[in-house]
Amino acid sequence: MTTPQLTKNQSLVFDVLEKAEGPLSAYTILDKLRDHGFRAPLQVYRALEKLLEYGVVHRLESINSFVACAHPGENCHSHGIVAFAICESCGLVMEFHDHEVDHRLMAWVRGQKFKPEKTTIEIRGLCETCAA
Amino acid sequence: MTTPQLTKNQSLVFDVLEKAEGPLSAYTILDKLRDHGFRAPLQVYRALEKLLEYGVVHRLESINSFVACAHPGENCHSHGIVAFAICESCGLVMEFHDHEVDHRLMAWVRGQKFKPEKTTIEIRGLCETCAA
DNA sequence: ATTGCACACGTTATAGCATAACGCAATTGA
DNA sequence: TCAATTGCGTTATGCTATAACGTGTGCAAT
Ligand SMILES: [Zn+2]
Ligand SMILES: [Zn+2]
Ligand SMILES: [Zn+2]
Ligand SMILES: [Zn+2]
Repeated sequence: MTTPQLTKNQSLVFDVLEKAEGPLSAYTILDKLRDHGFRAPLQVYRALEKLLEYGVVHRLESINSFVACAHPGENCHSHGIVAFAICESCGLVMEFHDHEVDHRLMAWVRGQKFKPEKTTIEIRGLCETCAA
Repeated sequence: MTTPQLTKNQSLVFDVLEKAEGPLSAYTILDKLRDHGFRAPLQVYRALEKLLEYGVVHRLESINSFVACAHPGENCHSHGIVAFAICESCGLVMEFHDHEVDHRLMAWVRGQKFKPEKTTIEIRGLCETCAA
């Protein structure tokens, strides 16, 4: 799927996420955009919904937050399962893909005749800097 | 870690989860325990906190819900990373472990000098019955 | 026995995350 | 022109989780 031209609100939300140091909650995004006219959570959630659909933003389920995709240009959806390592101290997020992990998980679901729709892999811990 | 004797509230919460067909939210558990004197969310969350610590209950991050561990008796914490397949139609949860997946993920974090604390793997989709 | 501590518990209030439901305006394409 | 779609704004509401305070009980050190 190709990414269509972003609307004004979508661009604003995406820019905030891209410039952020780490993952942001929807309400944090809202606060950062009040000067641009944002007043209600739905303005953020509606933009996020589209950005997630386009694959340019990811949702971190374990911390109820959102990050810009680390692979601008490419279509992240086509790389298989996306995995994240999230530093609980500084908020650093590392995004990666591992085809062998994908393969193992998909082999398992095939064995169960389970039909996967969306897979979450999130490793919370401490990044190299924070663990030192 | 061995599981200590559960307190009254912990037992009530655990029993509700064990008898449930699928994962339950904290507030659903609360509702099911009103007849037993539960009045406030904290009574549930405090019990869940301990049950999670003992490893007899798991939290499904992607759906803000809780399930009893599928491996009664054993200590689930010692089996490495726990993975879940969650049917979005009927709520069925399948819990499994895959050492090869663990190995790949841990190899990756080692390469990044990332120190993992807690890893989430959750596959949402449709179970065999619901997909048919 | 008294003191001090740890722990479970109860209650009220509050914080944080997400969506429902309504209406309006601009766009598009029959 | 008309209908359908999409984005947007607003208000209200619902769901998820924790803060802060106080109570009572059991148990160990003094
Ligand atoms: Zn990505
Ligand atoms: Zn860090
Ligand atoms: Zn388990
Ligand atoms: Zn099902």
